[in-house]
Amino acid sequence: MPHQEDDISHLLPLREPTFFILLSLSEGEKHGYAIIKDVAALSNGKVNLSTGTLYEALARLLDQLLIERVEGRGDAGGDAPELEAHPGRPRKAYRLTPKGGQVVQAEMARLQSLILAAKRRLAGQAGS
Amino acid sequence: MPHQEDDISHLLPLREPTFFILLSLSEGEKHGYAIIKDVAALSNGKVNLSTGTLYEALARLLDQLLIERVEGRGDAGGDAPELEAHPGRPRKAYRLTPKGGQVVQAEMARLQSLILAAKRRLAGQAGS
DNA sequence: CAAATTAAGTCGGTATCCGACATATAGTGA
DNA sequence: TCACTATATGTCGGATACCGACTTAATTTG
Repeated sequence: MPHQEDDISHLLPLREPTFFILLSLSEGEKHGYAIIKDVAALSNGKVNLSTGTLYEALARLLDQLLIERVEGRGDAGGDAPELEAHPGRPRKAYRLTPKGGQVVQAEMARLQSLILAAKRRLAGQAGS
Repeated sequence: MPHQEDDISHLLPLREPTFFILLSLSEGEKHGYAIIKDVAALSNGKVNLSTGTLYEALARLLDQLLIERVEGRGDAGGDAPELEAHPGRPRKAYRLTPKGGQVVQAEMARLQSLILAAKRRLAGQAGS
């Protein structure tokens, strides 16, 4: 098992928007606007990222090496025919790095032990 | 069921320290310093509240009516004999209000649906 | 009385979120 | 052709909560 010589624990806990962004990218690469829509669907409409939150988070996650830009599409090829046009500014796609995947897993574990501790503590007093 | 004419959802999500404080008080009334020690135990030593975090959170939670002061002990009685002495400043005990209990429950529910969504999303790609 | 322990409180710095605003590109219809 | 709409990225200022460092207070013990 390749230990990556970096301590991940100081990145936790993740705030809700950040966790959803990483979770969205764990499915596959996406560009920013697609993440916003995916997160809304993923959370049953409960989490609606503002563009401020999204693009600032993406910059931060790039900096922390939890995600990376996907090159190739955008403005690379000369006259590639498979370049499908689309409205809006040129898209920038991102993908999860291995380290990003580790962080998602670690946050999942934290969440689960949190719920476990809460259930233990809450067991014993009647609710309502 | 007594609906309390207040929308709780704008108080969520709770940050980790705040959730642990409310969880600690859901067991019974405690004073600040005791909460710090209880939360550390409750989280297997992972969450160690700084006093800044704790006392600022208590003030905020009082303001939001999620907790309340427990009167009676401290400096109320004239010369009550059951007043056990203890070192340190006069203790101030807090307890969870019904609204505070609702918030804990709502946060639990949020956490569980979060984990559910994450498991759904993560199921399908190999881990490691 | 000094030191240690328990306890509460304050403050400045920092991280993240959020809404509002700005910018850029492409398709559509009058 | 020119506005309008939808898609898409990016910036900025304000607000909130956390955190470590520091301060104050009260009691016990040597």
